[in-house]
This record gives sequence, structure tokens and C-alpha cells, in this order.
Amino acid sequence: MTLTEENYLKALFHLSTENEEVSVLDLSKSLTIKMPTVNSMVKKLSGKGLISYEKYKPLMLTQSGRRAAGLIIRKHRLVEMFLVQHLGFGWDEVHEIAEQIEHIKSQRFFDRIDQLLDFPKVDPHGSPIPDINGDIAVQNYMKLEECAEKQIAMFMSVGSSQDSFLKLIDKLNLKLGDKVEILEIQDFDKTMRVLVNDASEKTLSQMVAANILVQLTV
Amino acid sequence: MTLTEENYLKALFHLSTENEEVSVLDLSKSLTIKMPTVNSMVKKLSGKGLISYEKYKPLMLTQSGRRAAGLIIRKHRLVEMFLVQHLGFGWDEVHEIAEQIEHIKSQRFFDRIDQLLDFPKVDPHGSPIPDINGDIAVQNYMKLEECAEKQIAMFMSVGSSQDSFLKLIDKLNLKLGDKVEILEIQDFDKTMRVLVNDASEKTLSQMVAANILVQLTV
DNA sequence: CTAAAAAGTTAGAATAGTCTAACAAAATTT
DNA sequence: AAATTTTGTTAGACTATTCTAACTTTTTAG
Ligand SMILES: [Mn+2]
Ligand SMILES: [Mn+2]
Ligand SMILES: [Mn+2]
Ligand SMILES: [Mn+2]
Repeated sequence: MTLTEENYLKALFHLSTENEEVSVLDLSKSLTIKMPTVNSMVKKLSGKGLISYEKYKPLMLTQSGRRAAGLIIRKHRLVEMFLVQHLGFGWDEVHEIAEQIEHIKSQRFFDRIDQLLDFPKVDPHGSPIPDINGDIAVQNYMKLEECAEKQIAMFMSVGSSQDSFLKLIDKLNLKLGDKVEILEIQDFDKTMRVLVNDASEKTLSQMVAANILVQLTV
Repeated sequence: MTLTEENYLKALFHLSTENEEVSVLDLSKSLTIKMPTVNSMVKKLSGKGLISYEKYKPLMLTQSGRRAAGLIIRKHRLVEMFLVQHLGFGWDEVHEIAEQIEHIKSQRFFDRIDQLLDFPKVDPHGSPIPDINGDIAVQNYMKLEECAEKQIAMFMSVGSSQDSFLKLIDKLNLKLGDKVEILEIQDFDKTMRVLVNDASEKTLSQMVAANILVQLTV
């Protein structure tokens, strides 16, 4: 498979996770590639049995397309983890590089990175790393936004990997694994006042809280 | 610059080091790409000011082409070093992977690897790593083949990175930095009997000795 | 239920990189 | 010095990936 084909599959995989139906337009926007180009690539990948495609119908990955996409995402996330843990990159700097390295042709290279990282289950953003079969564990975290006052939760993953959001989380000194207790929710704008790790109080806008994914603590 | 262009420049650089004149045919053979293709790519790179080219004349890198090539070789060798030192690859396994990773677009990525390796001056094969300006230190090592009986030398670099040669050196338990004392040279076939690190005796064929680069010990 | 808008498709063209076939120049042999 | 071989170049074609323009189908609005 070419780098280009891999990127198409990955994009379709991500879109399929977010929406139940994915259109050519969705894929086109997500890749910033014009629709006619996407249309022809979709046909090509359909010919390879990776996408199931019928004219005017939503796009779907086949079993084998899903597996292929999962394996690329696995490489991407392993690389991101490596960049953060061993090369000292910030979690806001790794995506672009991983986007390139994920296409390196060498099973062994990624196996070694996996081993060096001690077989991590999540990437630096808290997203699950697919297993060697390309299967991804389903995460069912809540948005902090949806939690109620007095609830206590653990920060498990981010809902956005936008640069500005990640940098903001850094500036707030929040890290994956932090304990977050909801002290108060403003009725007017849903702004949250929270206590982090029983130590420091922070104020989070609804937009920020919507992108903080948490697991409720019993 | 594209991956393809980078590979052309690198190949021309290496050929220029080995021979004083490099022809289109040389480049064609070295890249395993047919001459007409090479011809047109050479024109293209000439247009970009990286190769100085006149019809029917030998090929030469310009100042800026040499610099560009040096920087790619720098990345290649840093990566090889990283693969050996941090991912546990053998020196016979790293070239293919480095051949791909050298094209990653991220200055920072290579800077971090350089730092992680503590700014190495040579790669796992003993070849010099160009500096940040693409300048390569000239090595003037002797072939062990050219040394005389009784001379004592240090194994500094290999003259070939062929898989079978590297594996043979491994099997002989020879490593860069080893002290090699020439005990005897067979007149008939130039086979050498050597003492390694004052400890073990080995017999090396002339062909092997020709690819072991050493520095004479005073 | 039409008319307009949105989404999808087809056709045709461009660029990068590659090839084969044919021709031309340079180098090497007689 | 000619003949032959080797090397280099040109021309034309092919694949992969992309685009724009034009057309069609589906969806949405009135
Ligand atoms: Mn990423
Ligand atoms: Mn990618
Ligand atoms: Mn190498
Ligand atoms: Mn390369």
C-alpha cells in the first residue's frame, strides 16, 4: 500500500468512528483533497477490497480495510508515544511527525518501539493504541462537561488534539491521570470550577470541559 | 525537495567521493534507475542549482547540492546510530530503515535524536556523520590489507556495508575500536593471521582485510 | 411537488517519476 | 581513420495522484 492509500484509509476509519455515515464530501474535507480525487481513490481502494463502495452510497471500510487502518493508527500512536517519552517532545508537537513515520515500511521497527515503550495501551493524548491485529479497544469516557457538581473523575483522554487546546491544557497544568473534582458549575455559561489532585483549583470553560474526557471515580 | 530528489543527490554525493568523475551511467547503476530517467532528473536538479550539468560531461554537485546531500547523509547516519543504540538493531539491519527515515520532514526530530545520542561523530559502520552544515570530516584510514606484519592498528570503519560482510565481522566477533595486531601474512594468498585485543587469534582473507579500515597505532 | 442547493460523478488535463525505443555523440578497437 | 561499442540524449508513453469544469443524482426548501 502507498502512503496516500494509507492516509485515505486512516481518515475514513476516523470519520467512521465519529459519524455513523461517511460521505465522499466528509472524506474530501478531512483530507483537504477535492471530491473528484477522493472519488477515484475510493474506487481504487474498493477495487482492492479495502472500502466497500456503491455510487451515491455512504463509504464503509471492509473488514480488511478496517484492519489495515487500525495497523496504521497503531504505528502512528506508538510513534507519538515514543516521541513524547524518549525524545522529549510535547504532546502538541508529535502529530505531524507521526503522520510521516507511520508510513515507514518495517514491521520490526515498530515492534522495537513497542517493546522500548513497554507495550503501551494508549498514546500521549489518551487514545487507545490498536493491537497487532489492528483492533482498537473501545473507550467509553464521559466528557467532563457532562458531569455534575460534586462528582469526582479521572482525566483519561482529550476530545481534541488541536494545538491550541493541548497548549491550553498544558498551561493549566493538567495531565492525563489527574483527579478532577467538580466544585461548582455556573448555571449561566456552564463554566466549571474544579479541584485538581486535591490541590489546586482551576476554572474551565464549557468548551474546555467538553474536550476533557474522564472516567468517573466511584 | 522530494524523497526522490534527495536520493539522487545522496547517490551522486557518494559516487563523487569514490570516483573523481561521475557519469550518468554510474548514477543510473547506483540507483537502479534507467539512464533516460536519470538524465531528466539530472536536468531538473541542475535547474534547481543542485547539480552542475553540461551535456556529455561528468556530473557534479554544486556547493548547495553538496550541502543538501550532506544533510541527508547526516540524517541517515544519525538514524542508523539511533536504531543500533536505542532500538537494539544490528548494524546489518539499519540501512533500509534509515533510507526511509532520512526523508522525514522535521528538523527538530533529527536534532532530538542527535541530542539523545550525545552528538555522535560516526555511525555504526564507523562512517563520519556530517555536521549541521552538511560538512563531512575526511577520514584517512588504511585498509588492513595494506598493513604489514607486526603492525598494530585499531579497527575504525568498514569499507563495505554489504550484509554478508557485516554479518561475517559479527561472527568473527570483531567490533569497531578493536585492537588488531598483524601476526602473519601468507605470501600465497595474502591471508592474515591477526591478534585481536591481545586476546584471540583470527584468520582473515584478503577480501575481508580489504574492507577493514584501520588507524595505525604508534 | 417542483425548484434550488448540495453532493457525487465523469471527463479531461497537469505533474512527478518511471520506462522503452530510437537516435546521437564519445570512446575504444581494430 | 573507420568500425564498433559504450554512453548519453530525445521522444513518446505509462502510472499515481491531483486538479478544474461540466454534468448528474440526491437532498432540501418553499
Ligand atoms: Mn496524532
Ligand atoms: Mn500519514
Ligand atoms: Mn546506511
Ligand atoms: Mn532514502
